[in-house]
Amino acid sequence: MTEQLVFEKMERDPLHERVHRELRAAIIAARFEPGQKLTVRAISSAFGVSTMPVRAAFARLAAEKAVTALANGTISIPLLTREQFDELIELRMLLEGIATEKAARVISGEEIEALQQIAGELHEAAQANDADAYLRLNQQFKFTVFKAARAPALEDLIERLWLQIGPFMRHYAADIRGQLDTDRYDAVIAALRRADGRTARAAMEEDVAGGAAFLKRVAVFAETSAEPPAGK
Amino acid sequence: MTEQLVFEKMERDPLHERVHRELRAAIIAARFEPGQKLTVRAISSAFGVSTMPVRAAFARLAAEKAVTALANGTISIPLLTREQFDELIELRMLLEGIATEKAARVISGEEIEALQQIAGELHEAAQANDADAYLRLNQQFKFTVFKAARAPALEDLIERLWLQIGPFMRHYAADIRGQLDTDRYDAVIAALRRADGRTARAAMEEDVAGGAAFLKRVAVFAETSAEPPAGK
DNA sequence: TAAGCTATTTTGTGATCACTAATCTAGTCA
DNA sequence: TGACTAGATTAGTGATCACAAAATAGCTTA
Repeated sequence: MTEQLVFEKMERDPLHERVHRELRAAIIAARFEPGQKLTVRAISSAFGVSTMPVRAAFARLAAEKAVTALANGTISIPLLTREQFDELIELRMLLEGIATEKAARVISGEEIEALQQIAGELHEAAQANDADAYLRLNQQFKFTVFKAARAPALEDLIERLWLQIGPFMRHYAADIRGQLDTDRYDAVIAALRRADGRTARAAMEEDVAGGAAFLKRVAVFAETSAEPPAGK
Repeated sequence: MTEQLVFEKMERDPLHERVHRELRAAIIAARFEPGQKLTVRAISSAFGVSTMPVRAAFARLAAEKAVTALANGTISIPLLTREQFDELIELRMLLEGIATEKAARVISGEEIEALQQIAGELHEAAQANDADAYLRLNQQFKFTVFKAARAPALEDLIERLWLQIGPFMRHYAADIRGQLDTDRYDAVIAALRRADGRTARAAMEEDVAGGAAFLKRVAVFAETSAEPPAGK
């Protein structure tokens, strides 16, 4: 019998996935102007690839609603109205709250360890006023909790909401000094540790609400949903 | 000044959208075997088009999780485990309930009229034991309610859940005689008419739960999530 | 100067070709 | 007879070409 050779995962990584990942990251990091139009050829030449991977990535991003497909097929960076923003926040509070409550019942010790670790780094980022790191760690913390809920479909819905609201996150970087409150993370961890779902949920909801309130003050919104997206 | 000519909407309908629409309908109607692999070339020759529109449609469907993308990029019809099914149902009850409660506050007279009309046809379909028509009308009824909630992001999440659970709906057709209860629709309409969100929500949740209970008896599930999907 | 028309460019869309890596199929050897 | 292997097939992925419609720029005209 041939010996069992265990290799690292094959790292299959097609171009269209790489393009998708990078575009997605760029959108969340708000490296595009809201309302800006993205053309296949421009992006493909920027990546140094043909149009094919970009077209595939666009199709995926549009289905995820990370970008908006105009009526004529043009892709543009989403622009949110206040109403749309409010609805997304309301849904995030609901679903993230539920996920946190679920997590409290089934989270493992290792996962709580990981949360503790991230919370420590969050504290450092807050003291250093490093908004970028703070946002990244905040996302990491939250999705560690959501993953601990063992509810993949729920996690998927939450991720979808994050994608849609992502472009607005950059407004955090504007002026956030002193706004960074890391106590809530400790509260979440403490509640999760004693399986107190109710309290953990409340803390998580408060975090979403607080962030949203800040964003609503500094973000710029669309007057009205000017050009409705195409297709169904 | 040239006279204002008003034309019907331009009906721009690219091939890849048509393919997407048809494939999506076929999946929901369960015209594919769960687990079945779909190849780009097979589908494209079946539609009589090149591979391009099919590739675009596949990318969209995969992002919508209406199909599963295997690790090597192959597209296959989703197979649900009992746990996955239960989670989707739980989320549907939650979100559809909330949407119904919202609708109760803002639904218009015309929309209630439309619901009444659909409920009438549902009654006929039930008496005729026409499962196909019943399912179609049931979907139409529900999404009329959801649309009335004026919460597009919420409606979008619900639609996503329907897409994932869609392939299982065909098991309804198996043996559903006498199971078709149209009273609930009247109850929903009555509650909506008097803006009684609580009652409307309860009736809608009951409908989801009832349908799910029936499906769990007759549907076939995957033993385990055999091959996990690729990408993120 | 501003509005309207035309020509050019750009863009999305679809088809076709090429390449590599799985996958399946025989065929062979122990 | 069963397992391994080499050849053939089929798969996804990427690039390039072609075309029509939309957007833009530039020119003309009132």
